[in-house]
Amino acid sequence: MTDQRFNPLAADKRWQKRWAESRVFEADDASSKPRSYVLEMFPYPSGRIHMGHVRNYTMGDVLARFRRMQGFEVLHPMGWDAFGMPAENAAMEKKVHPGEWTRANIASMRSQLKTLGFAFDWSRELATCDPEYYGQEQALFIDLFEGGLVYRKESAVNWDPVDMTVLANEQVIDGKGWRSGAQVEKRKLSQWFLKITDFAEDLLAGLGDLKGWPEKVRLMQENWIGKSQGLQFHFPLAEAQGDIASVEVFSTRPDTIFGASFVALAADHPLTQTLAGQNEALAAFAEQCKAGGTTAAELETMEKKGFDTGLTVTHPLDPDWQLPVYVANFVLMDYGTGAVFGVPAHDQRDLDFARKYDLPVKRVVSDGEETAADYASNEAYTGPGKIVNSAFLDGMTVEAAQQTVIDRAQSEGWGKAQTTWRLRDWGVSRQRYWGTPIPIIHCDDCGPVPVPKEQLPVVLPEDIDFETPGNPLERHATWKHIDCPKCSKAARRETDTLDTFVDSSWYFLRFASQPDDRPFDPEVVKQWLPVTQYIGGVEHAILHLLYARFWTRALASIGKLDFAEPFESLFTQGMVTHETYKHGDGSWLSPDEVEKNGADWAVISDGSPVTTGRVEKMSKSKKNVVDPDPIIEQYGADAVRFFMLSDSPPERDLPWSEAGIEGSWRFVQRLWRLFIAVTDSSDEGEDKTLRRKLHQTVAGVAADIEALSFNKAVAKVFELVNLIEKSQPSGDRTAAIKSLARIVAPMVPHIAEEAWALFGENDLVANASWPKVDESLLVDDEVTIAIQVRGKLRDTITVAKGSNKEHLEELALASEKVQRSLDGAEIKKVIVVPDRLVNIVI
RNA sequence: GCGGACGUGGCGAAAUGGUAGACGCAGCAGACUUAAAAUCUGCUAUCCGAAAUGGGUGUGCGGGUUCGAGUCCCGCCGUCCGCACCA
Repeated sequence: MTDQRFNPLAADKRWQKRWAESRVFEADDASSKPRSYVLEMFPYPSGRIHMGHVRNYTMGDVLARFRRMQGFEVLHPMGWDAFGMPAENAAMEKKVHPGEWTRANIASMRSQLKTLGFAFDWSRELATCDPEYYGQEQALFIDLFEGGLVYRKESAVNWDPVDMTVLANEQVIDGKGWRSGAQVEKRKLSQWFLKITDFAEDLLAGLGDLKGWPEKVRLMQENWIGKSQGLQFHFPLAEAQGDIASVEVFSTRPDTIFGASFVALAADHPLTQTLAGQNEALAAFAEQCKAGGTTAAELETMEKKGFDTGLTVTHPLDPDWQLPVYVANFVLMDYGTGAVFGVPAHDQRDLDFARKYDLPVKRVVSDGEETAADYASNEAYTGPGKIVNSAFLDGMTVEAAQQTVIDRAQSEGWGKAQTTWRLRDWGVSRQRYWGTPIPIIHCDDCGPVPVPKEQLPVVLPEDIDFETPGNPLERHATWKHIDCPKCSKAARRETDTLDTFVDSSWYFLRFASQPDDRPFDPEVVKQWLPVTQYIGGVEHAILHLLYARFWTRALASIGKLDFAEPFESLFTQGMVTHETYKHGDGSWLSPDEVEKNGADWAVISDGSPVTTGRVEKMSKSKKNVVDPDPIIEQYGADAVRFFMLSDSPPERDLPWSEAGIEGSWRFVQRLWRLFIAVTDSSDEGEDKTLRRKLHQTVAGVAADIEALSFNKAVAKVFELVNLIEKSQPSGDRTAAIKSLARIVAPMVPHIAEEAWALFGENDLVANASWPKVDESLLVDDEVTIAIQVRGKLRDTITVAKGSNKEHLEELALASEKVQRSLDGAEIKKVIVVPDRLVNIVI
């Protein structure tokens, strides 16, 4: 006798074991089937999986299982983005080695993921902290180095002057170091860069072909790359300073050149440094500009400060016009030429600066009304218009004036048209231990020399200490000392490690192919790549995805790959959120510390009142985190998976709720009641309505899963289940229930396997094919048509599908309700949309 | 500051420019039960109305295009995400 209740505790484990033993989800490189590579962004092994992971991997799993049922050879791997700062923090706080901590986390997260029954090919599992992985990454880095795509230059980092260490942006809180509390400074270090800007044009152009990517991500990347065309030109200095005779600037608005009122230099501009040598006040100001961190948000919101150097430059179009030269804290040496000219009337930042230092503000673009040179507003005008107060440019449009100025600059030889990019080269040096060692040896005579490939991997030393802040590799007694591979003299290893974004820029290649002796086999990679569907958080929309696109192109450019785009389709999922709870004293409370008391919430322990706050992203600080483990244990993997797919569209946030998971649990039990009833149910008799609904559901759910609209797929499953429950026993009903097991198999695979076995099938439902659709059953033969009068619904009629316009108009006008509504008014027009509606215009 | 998105019942939402609110949650009423749970049946945007297979209103706010707008366009407001060393 079959259990009346589905027991996930036993069933989940049983089927997970069966799947593992039969190795059904291991991808076959030699398969002759069409390929599908389904990939979710691999997790950072923080210690425990969270609901966001559960949601992400459930979505990918549904697609992977569905594609298998549709006859694809599916690659659906899992691994660990295992390098990064949290491991070093743990080392400092808990006195545990970062590697040990990371590996323990991986072990526990792996077993957590396994309880959810994901169809992963675990045979391909990798962790980026394995020497087998990062050693191959070092080989790729050397390839890029030899391909001329790697170089070294000075770049600013956040420096904590007390701890004497480099800080990540995340470690800078309100401009202060998170541990020391000291005011953070910018400090220049010599660092390794990858030439992503060489690919700027190509990365931009490639976006156009990424049809499977969300429009918003493509737009964000486009803006990030930030192609702008403008004029690069020089302002001659009234008096040359040493060997510097002019200031080179770049502007995207050369049309406003007659509105210029000052030139501003970066604090670390060569001219600033020359002048600071003779001017103590300026030197002090330049020093002051080092205060603060390096983030864009910080730089752009800080108070704009300047220092008048006393120098002047000559306007290129008017030899009698002298402009003052300032040093300003908002001008960055890293962007453009490290110097700008300010046009206060048409740039907000310049306007703020001009008002502060009492500089002229001259209107040169008219908004269509005001044309006077005098500009009174404190809001810059950045819109389109006609040029005014600008000599030979007057009356031109902004675009025409830009071209005119560029042409003139080029013919007169003081400037040239220039394309610049917002995108900067990728700085990959990190002054940290827990990352991939950069495989370079510094030799006094030979310069930077790559580690010979046969000496790879350059392995991280195990004996390190985190007692002192800073990079343990730098302090290690012996590790960095090595002889130069070229000249054999004493030399030093590079002690910086690679940005973890490098690790995640090629893991999808290593999943596809992982030979021992090289990063990947291009022939095998070619079978799987590009990734058919990539799924992950929208927070990766720019950096990770752009870096991965770059890395793929870079490898292609040196002949290691023969495709440019790694991800054919991309889906960015929403976050899992939860209501927040606050105690009277202002402290946050976790969901398991509170209970609902009538309409109000109270603390369980002492009954004191609780205010409920906004529904927001689960975070430790707000304490609104729900740990998946106990939930899976209580309700089973299928209920949790089903909840993750229900209700909220996958790209939007999903509010976690106890009631929601209860509902999913009840649904799983509803399915079970249908499944167990099949064994003693009828094979006789027809039910055309149900059969039609079944086929519509099979087709509809398939389309929804394909589009990753899981919430819609779930709604269609509900409709089918509702109808089956209401239907009388029949052959069609029995068939519908049997098909239902396959329809829900990608979503709730454990109960589906259980049902499949119950139906007497010997093979796994994981190996079953998706039900066939009878196309003729997809269309109804009757349709309900709306009848509107002046766009307002007045009646509905049911007619045969495909009824002609004249007939529909006749029926509409015959309607009593329509006549009442018309009330004898004159009919001007009748709009008839067949199978849809009739609209009577009066 | 810059860039991007989102905004529909009590809640999550659905809706090729064509009947707004499918489906789920919560709630209410009822059935079953000694009782509870589970399950089943019905109702559930809002206002007017005793009710109606009555009518009005309604998709953040203000305009516009259209026979017809949640959907398209313009301008606001609000919320969230990203900003290059968090992953």
